[in-house]
Amino acid sequence: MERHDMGTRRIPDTTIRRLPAYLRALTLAGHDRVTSEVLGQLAGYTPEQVRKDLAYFGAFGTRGVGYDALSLTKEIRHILQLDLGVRAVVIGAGRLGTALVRHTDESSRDVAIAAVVDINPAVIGRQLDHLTVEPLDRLEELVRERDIGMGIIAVPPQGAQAVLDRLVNVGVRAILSFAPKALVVTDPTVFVQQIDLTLEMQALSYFVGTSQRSGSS
Amino acid sequence: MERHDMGTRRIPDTTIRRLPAYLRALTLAGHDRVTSEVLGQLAGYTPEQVRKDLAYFGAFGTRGVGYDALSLTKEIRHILQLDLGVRAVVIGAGRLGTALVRHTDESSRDVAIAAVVDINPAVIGRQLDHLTVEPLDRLEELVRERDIGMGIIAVPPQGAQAVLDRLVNVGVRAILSFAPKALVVTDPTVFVQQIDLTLEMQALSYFVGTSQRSGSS
DNA sequence: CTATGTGAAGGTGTTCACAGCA
DNA sequence: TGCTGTGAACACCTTCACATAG
Repeated sequence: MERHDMGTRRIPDTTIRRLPAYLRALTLAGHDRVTSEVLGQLAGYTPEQVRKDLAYFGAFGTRGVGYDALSLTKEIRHILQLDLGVRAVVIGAGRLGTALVRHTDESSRDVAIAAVVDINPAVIGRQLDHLTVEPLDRLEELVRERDIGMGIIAVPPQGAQAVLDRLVNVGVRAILSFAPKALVVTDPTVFVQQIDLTLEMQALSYFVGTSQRSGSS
Repeated sequence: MERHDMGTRRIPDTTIRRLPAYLRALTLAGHDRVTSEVLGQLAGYTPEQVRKDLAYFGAFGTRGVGYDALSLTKEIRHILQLDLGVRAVVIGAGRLGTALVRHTDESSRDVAIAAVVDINPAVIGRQLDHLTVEPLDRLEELVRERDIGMGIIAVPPQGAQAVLDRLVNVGVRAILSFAPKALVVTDPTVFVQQIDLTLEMQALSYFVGTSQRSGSS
């Protein structure tokens, strides 16, 4: 019996990362009943994988029938804490940061961007949709005031580690970084997901000639 | 030079994905000699991991000493085919596509954006740095004319699969997709890397409360 | 008779520990 | 001596196969 909710085995990260895909698949299915086969098809995984992933959290399906789309959606949203309305702060209102704010605003109402900050006086005060770019100095203040639980780092490499440290210090436990730099986290209660576009494209270059199978984020 | 002929061990994707990080670490190190320890430190991996990854491609180091930064850089660049000057096309000149073009232009001269296309007449003809947004119709033409080996998909979900198929048909083997949709590839010689920001953030939401360790892309 | 839930088997990548060489 | 290169042990996921329940 491991730590985590009572009775649960340790959940693989890989499982967590697939849950949002199932969530999307459920909306695509449309039907009120879905099998692991259909769900897998739509999400891009095998039926066995779907069943095993879901089974980590409970027996949500009905044998011989499948899953109820509505209640399964609720379950997954609950597991991912999406039903709590997560709020995020974007640090860095440059090209990428701006695109992220607008992108997120349009496509994902599950994770709301609740604040945008930047260090550059020239962009502070600028309006991004419904948000005003705030000074980086106010980061901690904003996190507390607006009950922010997620940080999205979109600053140049030299400032990234400092921003990460500040986020961790003020209690943010889920961080997504687009900074082109390897960030270090010591605190084991903090989860940092790094997406490095430069690295990603350089790796892709390997497959330009003769190549192999496909992968996902 | 070592060639991976018949007896070729298969190279793990995970190894390929770490090579660009080593490349960056080498530039950060500055010294002409680097140990796997330093390299690992800078790239965010263990020394053993570094050595094992590099050993897949040959014995680049000197026992008791370490690696020569310059020649190791050359080797890795060669493995990733970065020394061939990869050219990419960006499909979709919306917020994300635009940000990608400019971002890449600034930070990674190893993979050059050689064309940008869009389906929307309102943005076709617009200038993005040194590139003009071309009509989507010209995709195949452009890929051939400009010897493009990589595709970057930044279009809405409904158009993504069609774009992918067209890229594959015209011979592009390395594809990066930001479309919020699971894409299907049958051709085993094609490598598709999918980065889905919505999914990424929803997964991150799981870690907002009490959490675990850190991960990378 | 169907589709889930799950122990067992299999595969893949990482860590360990040390042999090998400068 | 010091650090690389690597088989072997290990941990982690995925796939398989089937018992299980509606």
